Order: sequence, then structure tokens, then C-alpha cells
Amino acid sequence: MARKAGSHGERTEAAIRNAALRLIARHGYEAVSMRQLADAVDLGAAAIYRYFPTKQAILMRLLESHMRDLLTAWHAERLPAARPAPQRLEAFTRFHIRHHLPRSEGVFLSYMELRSLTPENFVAIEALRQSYEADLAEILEAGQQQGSLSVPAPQVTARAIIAMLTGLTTWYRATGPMSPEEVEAIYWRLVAGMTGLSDRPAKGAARPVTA
Amino acid sequence: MARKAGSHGERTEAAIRNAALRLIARHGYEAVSMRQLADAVDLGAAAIYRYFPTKQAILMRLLESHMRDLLTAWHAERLPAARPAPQRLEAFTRFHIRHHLPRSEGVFLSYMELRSLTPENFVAIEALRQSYEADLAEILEAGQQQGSLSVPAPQVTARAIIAMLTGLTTWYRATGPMSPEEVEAIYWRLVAGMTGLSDRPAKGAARPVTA
DNA sequence: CCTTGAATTGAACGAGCGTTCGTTTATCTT
DNA sequence: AAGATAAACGAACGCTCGTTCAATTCAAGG
Repeated sequence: MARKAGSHGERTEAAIRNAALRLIARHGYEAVSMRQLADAVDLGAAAIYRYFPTKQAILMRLLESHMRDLLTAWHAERLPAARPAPQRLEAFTRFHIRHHLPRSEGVFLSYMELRSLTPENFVAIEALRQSYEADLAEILEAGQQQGSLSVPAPQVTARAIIAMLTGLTTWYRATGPMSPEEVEAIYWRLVAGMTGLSDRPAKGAARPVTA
Repeated sequence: MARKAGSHGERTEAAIRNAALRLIARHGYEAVSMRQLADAVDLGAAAIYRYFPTKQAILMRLLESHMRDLLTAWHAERLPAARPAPQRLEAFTRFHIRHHLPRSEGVFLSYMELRSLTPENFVAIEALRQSYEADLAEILEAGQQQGSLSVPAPQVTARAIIAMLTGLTTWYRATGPMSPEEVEAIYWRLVAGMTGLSDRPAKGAARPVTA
């Protein structure tokens, strides 16, 4: 046997990526073999090399597109710098949760498998991650300077918020009793508290949008 | 050659554990081979099997003792349930940071390599983790009922806090510009904010201890 | 000092690894 | 219908994996 009936390159590549995402998220990059991956998409191991030059390239492409998707979606949805910092922060929080909840496997990969990247691949991905983090830090800093947010140390707080929000994906399951909207509301309240916002804002803080 | 001059079982075992912790934290369980590990402690690969029956047992012992150390230290340091919830929460927060900061590699392992455990080993470790999390949730719940803390959903908030605090170990380096005490202060302020505590507590909340 | 047991070795096992290669089959182009 | 190209195969390569085992050397106890 050789070429299969109805086979099409783009479809096969997508199938490989999906299977790789699922398998690596579940077992880890090093633990997943090319033969395992090939079995999952009903191919011989050799066929994968038509689409990815190496195993490392599979991981890299998964991580890279995960980060690019994140940044693209965020850049489309973020509020302009002219808007009040509390609103921008809420937009960030809700966006982050909405974007990540249905992508738990990609999130997992992005956290766990950075160390499986070659050094040069690592710095490329890390740069993307840092730009996202810096965006949040800038919002916090702006709010601090305007007096609408009260934040101990913007960079540290930014990391704390992201860690907290991202940790969500490790336990949240769509099949559970909690709706995404409920989760979003809870976490936004936590973030608001962390940054000195409360339900009855003092000292001229903009009213939190509870959309 | 066989037995080495000055060799002693206990010392060798400790050396293996230390090297395994460092190597697995850096490269991942699956990526570290027995020969690599043996090299790091200047032994032949076969010698490791005098101390650990399998590779899996090394990981399990590392994770188990990490969790047991955590729980033992916490049980020794936590405040009794009679004390005000805000104080108990602050004790938890500061303990968690103090305990984890110098153990970043163990923390990393406990998060990343759970999936490398066999199912039965996994449930054993997971039970320990859950008991720690439940302890925090109980504090939040108590504070909520007494009205000294304002928490959206105790279980969710407990997970959020732990994720936030534990994320600290991924970026904090003792060689950096920030002292452990500064970090502790910042994070406690964040946790206090998340739970409705502020510098000027309202509605009868106990005054946060800023020791 | 001699024996016993702890500590470690080197060699080997079968299995599986990522990757390459020449070949075969299906689809597309003309 | 024929030739070109895209898609997949099975077999193999050299290596490394976790683990076992008989043999060897060192440290202690009587």
C-alpha cells in the first residue's frame, strides 16, 4: 500500500497537529513517540516527515501558533490606552479567560514544554509570552499613575494575575457544574480586589464594568 | 573496578536524589535517562538500582517527600481554627511563599511531572495536594461565614490563590533584586485584596497582621 | 586477619527511539 | 489516456532506553 484513497495534504497536516496537541498535552513531548503519533492519525511514522522535518518542529509549530493566536486575538480585542485602566484591566481579564478556557491543551503545552524547545526556539516563544505580559503590566502601571488602580509592583502583579488566570485551565472542565460566565465573574472579582478596586470604588476609581 | 573508596549507601542515595531533582526539573522526567543521572553522581547506571527499584520509583519518592515535607511544615505552622480567618490566611500566604521559594525545583516537579506518574502513584500524590488545598479553602469559608473575609467561591478562590503563589517560583530568583521579604509583602497584599481585606478594613474585619 | 556483606562495575538484553530511503499508489494536469 | 506529482508505505539504520546479572572491590565485625 502507498497513497490512501481521499488523502489530502492539508487535512492530514491538521490531523497530525491535533493529535500531537492532544498526545503531548496528555503525556509530554518526550514521552510521545513518532510512531504513537502516527498511529493516532492512522499513518506510518515515515509519513509525518512529509509535513514536519523533525519532531522538534512539531512542538515548535504548536507553541508558536498557540502564542500567535493569543496575541492576534488580544490585539483585536484590547481597549485603547485612552480608556480608563480599570476597564482595560477588566477587558484583559475576561479576554484571557474566554480565550484560554477552550484551549486548555495548548495552554498546558505552552507552560510545560518550553523546556523541550531548543534554545533558539525557546527565545522566540519567550519573546511572544513577554510581550503579552508586558501589555498587562502597562495597564497596571497606567492605572497606578492615574490613581485608579492600587498595585504593589506592576510587573510582579502582572505575573501573579496571569499565573492565577492561567491556573484556571488546570481544573476547569466545561462538563462541570460551573459555566464559563460564572468563572469569568469570579475571577474578575478576584483581579479587581487585587488591584484595589471594589464594588464601591473610592478615590475616583472608574466604576468596574460588570458587563 | 567495583566498590569505591569511601562509599556509603546513605550518602549515595542522597546524591542520587539531589541529582535527580535537579535534572528532572531542568529537562523533564522522560528526557532524563538513567545513564545521565548516573553520570551526574559519578556512578554506573546499574548502581542506581541498589537504591531505587525503577526509574518511576525515583520520581515517586521525590514527589512524595516534597508533598510530605510541605504538609508537615504547614501543620506545624498553621494557626488554630479559633484564630481570626484573616490572620490564618496571612499565615498561610506567608508560609506558602517562605516554604516554596527555596524549593523551586521540587515545586516544578510537583506540577509538571504528575502526568509521568503511574495511575496509582498519581492518586496518592493528588490526595496530598488536595488536603493542602482543602485547608486553605476551609480558612476562606470560615472567614466568609464570620464576615471577616469576602470571597466569591472558597474552593475556586483557594485554587486561584495557590496558583498565583506557586507561579512565583517560576520567575523568582534569589540572585535578583528582590528580597524574599519584599515578595512576601507584595503577595500578601494581593491575597488580602482578593479576599476583601484592605489596609483600612471595613465591616469588622480583623486588622491584617503585617509582621 | 579473615570472613561476611555492602557497594559498585561492565557487559548484555530486548525493545523502542527519531529519522532516511526507495518504492508504490492515488490524484491532478494536460 | 498518459505523464507528473502528491501522499503514503515498509524496511532498515544507528542509537539509546530501562533493566538484569555475574563478577569484583571495599569496609567492617569478630
